[in-house]
Amino acid sequence: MKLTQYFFPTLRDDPQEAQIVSHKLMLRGGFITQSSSGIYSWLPMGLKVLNKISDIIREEQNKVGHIEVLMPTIQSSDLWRESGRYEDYGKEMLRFTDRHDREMLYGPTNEELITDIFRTFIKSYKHIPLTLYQIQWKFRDEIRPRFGVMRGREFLMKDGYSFDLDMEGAKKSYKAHYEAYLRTFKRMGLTAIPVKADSGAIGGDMSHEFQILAQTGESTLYYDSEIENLNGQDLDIDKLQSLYAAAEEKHDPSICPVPADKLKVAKGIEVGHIFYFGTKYSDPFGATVMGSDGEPVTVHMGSYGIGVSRLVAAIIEASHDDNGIIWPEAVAPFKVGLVNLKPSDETTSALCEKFYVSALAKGIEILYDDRDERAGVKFADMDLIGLPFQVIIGPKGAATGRVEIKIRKTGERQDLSFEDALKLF
RNA sequence: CGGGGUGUAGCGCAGCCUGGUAGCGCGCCUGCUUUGGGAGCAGGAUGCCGGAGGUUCAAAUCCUCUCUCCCCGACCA
Repeated sequence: MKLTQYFFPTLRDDPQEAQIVSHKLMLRGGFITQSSSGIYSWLPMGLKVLNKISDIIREEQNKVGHIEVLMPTIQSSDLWRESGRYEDYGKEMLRFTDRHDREMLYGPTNEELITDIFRTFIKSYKHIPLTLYQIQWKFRDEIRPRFGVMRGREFLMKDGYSFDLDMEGAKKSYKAHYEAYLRTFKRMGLTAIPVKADSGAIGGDMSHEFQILAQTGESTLYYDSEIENLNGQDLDIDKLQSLYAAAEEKHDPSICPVPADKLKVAKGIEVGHIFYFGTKYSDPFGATVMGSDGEPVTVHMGSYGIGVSRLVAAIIEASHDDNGIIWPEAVAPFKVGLVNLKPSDETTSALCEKFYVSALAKGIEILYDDRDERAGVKFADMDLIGLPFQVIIGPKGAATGRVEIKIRKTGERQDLSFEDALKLF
């Protein structure tokens, strides 16, 4: 993509409404723009990141056999009355009526709908276990939206729902999600800490939140400092699972097995939440399947969420410096940013064009800054939007066919021949 | 929902107290000079001063109502 032909509305100043770094950088980098409180438009670069995150989630879900569906955002109140949540869910649920005065709502979650689909079509134990998931916009009318897409009212969420014959099966589904989630976050360059969480009415150990450590996080975590040593290495799920980690509401100092000097307290951003809730919905909905003995069995369910749009902000919180965002390669809107330091210089522009075309031919996602701007502007914008690699070509290098590579994360620079530079990607 | 703030050009802000018909920086447009870390000079465009009502000869400015957005507390991916 050439910048002169792209939609790239960066800002030099921090908009005053932004408080935390991810929000500031997302606005300044032209990733999002606010439409109303807690509701955002995703601009081209932001959308690219959002889609990359969605794709990773999708791949990891599909890999473990979960099936994607897409349910409506607008739901009728009927099913919610059936589960009793129409009354229980407070003002967070956006309700309205259609032209026939029927009560409708914009879904904050989809347990009712998915259970309804399940009971309609699945009648035999032979067709489960089954996990259906979707990546879909949700709306929760938060009392106080804040921090940009971190706590928006409209947000993109991956929500999955498992159906099993019994609790043992449900535990397996739960474990599959637990592991898939860890792999998913790891692929995004994040170290997610699974912490025991409040599972609501059901209780037990079957609820975990996945937290990203960040000073601006809204959750407080207590965990064994040993967990920090697991960073970066190959995922050792058994080890991770054996270590203590709990959300504030589940942490009881009197029974905590971790000695005080090894116990860490930190802030985290909740990017995922999984829980098992048994027959909470299948019971009132009559979601049963015929067992092998010919007796109907009420299915055991779990639900599993990932905050997709929140992840965009969470990744930035976890990966940035004073100059801007540092995208992990897997979610970067482009892999390479090509900076033409002097578009008016023919040799320079010719070399840039050649690099651009060669990169495209290799299937490299490249953003070419061909604007007639000063070098400083381009460097600043490139650092701001945080592409992993910068290829810088100016008149001096171009004269001898040399290009400069800058690694955004480390700031490290290398002077390379055109061919060697291209080979890097 | 309670408490506090805010709204003036695309962004950041001044002007409001003490009414006289809107300004600064950045950005944007034109030209020239510049050109390896957010350029210089010269010219130019852009505003229902959040909205409605009122006071007044005259309102961005004073009064009333209303809306928006942000911050501090209880819910959540």
